[in-house]
Amino acid sequence: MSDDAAPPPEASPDRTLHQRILSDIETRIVSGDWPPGYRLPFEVDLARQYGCARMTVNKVMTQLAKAGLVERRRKSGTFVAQPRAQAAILEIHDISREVEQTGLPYSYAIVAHAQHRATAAERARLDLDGSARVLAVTALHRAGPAPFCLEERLINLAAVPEAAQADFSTTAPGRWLVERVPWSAAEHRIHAASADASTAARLAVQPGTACLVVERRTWHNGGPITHATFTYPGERHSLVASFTPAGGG
Amino acid sequence: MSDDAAPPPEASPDRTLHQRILSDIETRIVSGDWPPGYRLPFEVDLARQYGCARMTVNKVMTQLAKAGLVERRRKSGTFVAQPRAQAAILEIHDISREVEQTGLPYSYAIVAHAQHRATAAERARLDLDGSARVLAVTALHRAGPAPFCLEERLINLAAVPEAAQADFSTTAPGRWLVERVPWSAAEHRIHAASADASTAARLAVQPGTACLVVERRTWHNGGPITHATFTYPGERHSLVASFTPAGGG
DNA sequence: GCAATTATTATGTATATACATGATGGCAGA
DNA sequence: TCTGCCATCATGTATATACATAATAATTGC
Repeated sequence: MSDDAAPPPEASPDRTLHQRILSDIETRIVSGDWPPGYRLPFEVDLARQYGCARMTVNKVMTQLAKAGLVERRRKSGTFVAQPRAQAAILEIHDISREVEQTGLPYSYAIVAHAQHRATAAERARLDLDGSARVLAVTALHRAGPAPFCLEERLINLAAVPEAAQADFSTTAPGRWLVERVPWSAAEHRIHAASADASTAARLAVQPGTACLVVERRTWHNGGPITHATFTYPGERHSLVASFTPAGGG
Repeated sequence: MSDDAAPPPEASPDRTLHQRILSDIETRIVSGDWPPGYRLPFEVDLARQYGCARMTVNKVMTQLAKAGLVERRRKSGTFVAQPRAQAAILEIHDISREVEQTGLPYSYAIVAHAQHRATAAERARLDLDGSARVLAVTALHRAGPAPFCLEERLINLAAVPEAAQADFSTTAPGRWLVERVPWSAAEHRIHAASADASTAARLAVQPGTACLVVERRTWHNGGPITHATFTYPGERHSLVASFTPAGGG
């Protein structure tokens, strides 16, 4: 544990001072050089060591604290935080982009398209009460000739009335919505499920095949916008969530 | 679209100016009031409108840009970003905590525990080359009497030699590692799989049952530390990833 | 009329300064 | 000895200022 951390001998190549200090401290923490609970040097001391103003160090500390790497207490100082829940970042892409990354051509087709008053099950999925009208769209996304993903989407027509007139034969409902409707919060729920008969038929797999299911719910100012269920057949598909301490800075 | 955004009439209750400006702008963006591509007022103008220094506005913009809500171009100004990949945050907790949230008592048992030279498959899982020694541990986590999750873990003994002597009968290997070994990067891979005969037997489900599988790989300074496969039986389990624009600031 | 140069502009980084805030510790008084 | 007040210290927020940088606009030179 190098207590009196001197600024690295090498001159910085092209990074800003902020970045250099950030990655320095981050390195010392993730390397275990500064273990959880360790009190790091005071801001003024770090500033002197780096030959910079306290403000510069302060901004770095603010960022590290927001990333959860350190904990700050007034008068006491700044401490390396105890490792808690790992907050991994899960990048959720457009399906067409997902498909194109496999190298195969992307296509999709509408399987079903109807609007009606929401059933009890649909109200539960959309987090709605009362009797609102919804638009239900089922679409099959393909990678080359093979089914890639089945999308079952529910759109709250009270929140997005113009969806009733939308033409989803050329633009997928997901893309149509993201380009048009603002949203302020989203939640994704990921689980495994066995394909039932109709899902299996549409995805061209044996009934009972294990599928990865991603449910996405989107809100805007408290009101529900849409709920989509994406069913990926088989064991090929995987989501990737990665993690790096303070975001690279 | 309110072009000349005046500062809200109400006096701020208890929030800092930084927070107020941040949430103001965030609200205007997620509400669609300022649509993608819209150029927001210059920093100096916003500063005048809020009656503060440019630095204050600048810091807010830096944060919004890092969150991906705006895009900044020198000389041109700051623009509302096109919505791209949604980076949802997936909180990965300790399994004992996951179980305790269900209200059932947590317990676990070691099913297998062996150390040997890594096989080709194990080298692939751990991202190792050459012939390194590994520790293979299989543990069953239970919620009440029922199996909750099967953990199949591989530890790189070159990176963590003290794991060879560790007693995993009282502390689960995941907890043991997190308390002892620093790591600087992690990757999670999530997919669905049908339970094979031995997995099904251990999890007390029918063979072929759809399971959610989370693979976690951890590195430290470029070297692999551990690889763990968590198999959750059936359709009950789900991971939740949530998203809010700029983290509330 | 077109390319090269220069000026302007808005963001980007860093500084020095000021005062607020909230623990902590010590000191005084009963 | 215990309580309450106050000085101190380290972080927290904000300011005014300065100069760097990059992209656009204007102007010059040929």
